[in-house]
Amino acid sequence: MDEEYVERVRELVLRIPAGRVLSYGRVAELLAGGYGPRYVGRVMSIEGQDLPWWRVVRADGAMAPPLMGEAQVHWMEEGTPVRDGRVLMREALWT
DNA sequence: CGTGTGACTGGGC
DNA sequence: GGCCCAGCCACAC
Repeated sequence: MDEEYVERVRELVLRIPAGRVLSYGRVAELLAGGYGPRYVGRVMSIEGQDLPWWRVVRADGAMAPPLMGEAQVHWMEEGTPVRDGRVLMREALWT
């Protein structure tokens, strides 16, 4: 793992306000570290346990299947706009 | 070295 | 809107 990149991912994720989200692809863009969405996903799965990982979702507003249950709870708690189990990206995407 | 595998995406239908 | 698919690329075997 590129530990320096991991740290940058962590810092950015911690800046996402409650109730808002960023897509894996957007995180990759903002960090411009030469890695793509899949790598961001890998980082989140390995080093994102102690982060508000539910604020980083797929471009279509959903999450990988195993995480949907937990994510739903957090989205509800934070008042994240959700419909049919998916975050409404038009409204929740953090600029 | 060759292959398979994703916390992914955008494009085509 | 949904489904499929190729492209993606670091990683583990």
